[in-house]
Amino acid sequence: MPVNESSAPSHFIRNIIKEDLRTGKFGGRVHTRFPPEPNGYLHIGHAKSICLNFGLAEEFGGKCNLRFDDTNPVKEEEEYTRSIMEDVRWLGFDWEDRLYFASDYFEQLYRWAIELIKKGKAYVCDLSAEQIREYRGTLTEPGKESPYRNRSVEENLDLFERMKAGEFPDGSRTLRAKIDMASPNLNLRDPVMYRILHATHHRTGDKWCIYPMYDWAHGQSDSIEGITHSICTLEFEDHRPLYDWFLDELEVYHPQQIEFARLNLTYTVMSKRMLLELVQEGHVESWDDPRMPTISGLRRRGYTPESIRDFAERIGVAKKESMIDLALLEHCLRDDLNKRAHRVMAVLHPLKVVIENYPEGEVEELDAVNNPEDPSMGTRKIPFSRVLYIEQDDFREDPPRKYFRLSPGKEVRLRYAYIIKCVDVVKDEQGKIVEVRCTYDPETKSGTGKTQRRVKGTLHWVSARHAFEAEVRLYDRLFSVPDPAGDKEGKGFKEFLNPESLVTINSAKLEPGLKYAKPDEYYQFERIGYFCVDGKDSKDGAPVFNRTVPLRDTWAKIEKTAAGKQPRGV
RNA sequence: UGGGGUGUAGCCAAGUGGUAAGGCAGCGGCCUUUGGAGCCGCCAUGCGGAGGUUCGAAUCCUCCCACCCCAGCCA
Repeated sequence: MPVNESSAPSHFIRNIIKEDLRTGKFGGRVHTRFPPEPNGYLHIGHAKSICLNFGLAEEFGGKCNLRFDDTNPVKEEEEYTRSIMEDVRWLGFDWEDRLYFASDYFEQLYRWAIELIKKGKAYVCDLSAEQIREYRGTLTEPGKESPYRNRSVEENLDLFERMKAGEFPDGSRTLRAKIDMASPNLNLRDPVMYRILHATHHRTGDKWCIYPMYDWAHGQSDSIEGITHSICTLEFEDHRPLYDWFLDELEVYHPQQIEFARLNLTYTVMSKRMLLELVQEGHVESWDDPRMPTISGLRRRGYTPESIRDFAERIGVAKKESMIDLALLEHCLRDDLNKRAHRVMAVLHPLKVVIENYPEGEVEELDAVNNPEDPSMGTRKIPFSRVLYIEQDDFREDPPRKYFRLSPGKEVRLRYAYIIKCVDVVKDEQGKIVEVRCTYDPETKSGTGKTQRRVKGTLHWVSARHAFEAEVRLYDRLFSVPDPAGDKEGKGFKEFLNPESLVTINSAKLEPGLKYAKPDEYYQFERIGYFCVDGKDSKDGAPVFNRTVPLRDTWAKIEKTAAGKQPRGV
C-alpha cells in the first residue's frame, strides 16, 4: 500500500475504507467496480465515478472491475460498450482481466430467483403495468397486496419456468419480491425482479426473454464479484434497503453500498437524455463533438486525461448536491497544458504589416523556444521577412489607456524578432485598415543582447510568404447560462444554447511547421490559447485545429470592466 | 400532512467539543520578449435559523426552516 495516501484530501468514502481496513471488515480487501449501462456515451460525470472507483482501488492496493450493467436489451448496444472501454482506458485506468457483464450472471440470477420463490419470498404476478402502479399506493398511502401474492410455491415455480420458456407475451407477468406493500419506502413494495421482454440482447442473443431489473441484478453481481465497496450515486440511497434485503435473503457475500453526489457542471447538461437530444436534433455534430461534455468530446476538444483526473480529485466527494464551476475544469486543463503544450505562433485574424526598412526578399531563420516551462522541449526555427501578419486586435489606431500593443508612432516587440515602430496606416475606400507600415531596429534582434531597450508589448506574428493556412475552429461553452437544465419558468435547456459555441476561421495564418501537426499533440498558440489537431476532419498535411481553451486574458478583463464603468465605448 | 438525504465564503470542500484547512473565482502587488506562466498578499468574529448543554459548540441536545430524491415491467 502506498504510504503517501495522506497526500490525497480526505473524503467520507476514503474514510470509510480506511476504517474498514483498520477493523478488517473485508479481510483487508478493497474491491470496487465501475458499472456503466451501455446505452450511451460516457461523460465527465462518469469520469468522476471512474476516477473514484479505480482511484480508490489503486490507492489502497485493491482492484476495480469494469462491469457492464446490461440488463435492458432494448436500450443497449455494442457500439456503446466499445466506446466506454475506449474512454476508461484513455482516462488511464486498467481493469486488467476483470471485464464483466451483468448478462454473464443471468443464469445464476435465475437460480437465485427460484431459491427466493421456494423460500416464499418471490411470486409471479399477473397484474398489468398500470395495475401494479395502482396497487403500489402513493407516497403517503400504503399500497394494496396483489391478488397473486399468495400463489403456492409450486404454481410460482411453474409460472416462472414458463415465463422463461417464452410462453407469455411481453408485459403479461412479472416476478416480484414479496416484501411489504405498506412500506414507507416504495422500493420495498414488492419490487419487480423480472419482466418479460422478447428482445434480442447484444450479448446473449435470444437465449432469454425474461430480464432482471436493476435492483435484482446489481447487488448480486457485486456479490458474485466479491466487491467490497459498491459506490453509486445518491438516487440509489432509497434502494439500499432492497440491495441489502436480497443479499440477506440469499445469504450470500454482502458488499457495502455507499452513495455520493453526482457531478454537475455549470454551462453544461449532464443527462444522457439531453445529450442524446442534442445529437439527434443536430445541435452538435455527434457524441464526440468537441462541445459535448462526453469523454470522447473532451478528448477531441484537446483535454488531457491527466487534467480530468486532477479535476476529479479536486472537486472532492461528498453527499451534497453541487454545481461545480466550469472555471475549475478549465483551470485544471490549463495547468496541465501549460506544462506540456508546444508553443507556436498563429494569427487568427490577420492584419498585414510591412517592415519598410527590411530588405525585400531577405529571410531570417529565428530561434524560438518550444516551451518556456520545459527547456527539454528544445527550440525551433521560424522564418522572418519583410511582410508579416499580426493579429487585428494587436493594432489600434486610437489606443485606449494601458494599451500596450501597436498603434501609430508606438513601438512593440515581435516575439523572437525585433522591436518595430508603426510609421503609417493604409486604409481602403471604406476606411478600413488593411495594412500597417512599420520600421524595425536591427539592433534589437532577440537573443543578441545588443540592446537593453524594453517595450511594454510583445506580439506574435507569422511571415506572410511562409505562412501555412489552415482551418481553425473556435469552440466555446455550449450553453450561455450556468444552469441550462434548471428550467427558468418551463424553458427547455435548448433555449439556452450558445449561438457562438463554434466559430470557424477558414484560413488562419500559421507558422510553417504546423503543416505537419498531428492529432494527440498539444499546442499553445502564443497569446491566444491551447489548440489541438482535430482527430476526425484533419488530413495529412491539412490539419484542422480545435481551440481547446483560451489563455487567461487579463487585458480583455480590463477592457470589459472599463467598458462597464464608462459606458461611452471605444 | 410517507420515507430517504443534504445545508461551512460567489463555487467546491476539510473539520467529528479546544477557538474556521485547501482549491477555484475575485481583488491588490511583484516579475515577465506570451497582458500566459510564476511569486507575494487580501478575501467567513462566522458554519441554514432559534433555543439549550458546556469553562469552551460548526461539532452534543431540542425545535424550526430550506433544498434534493422516491409512486418505470429504466438504470
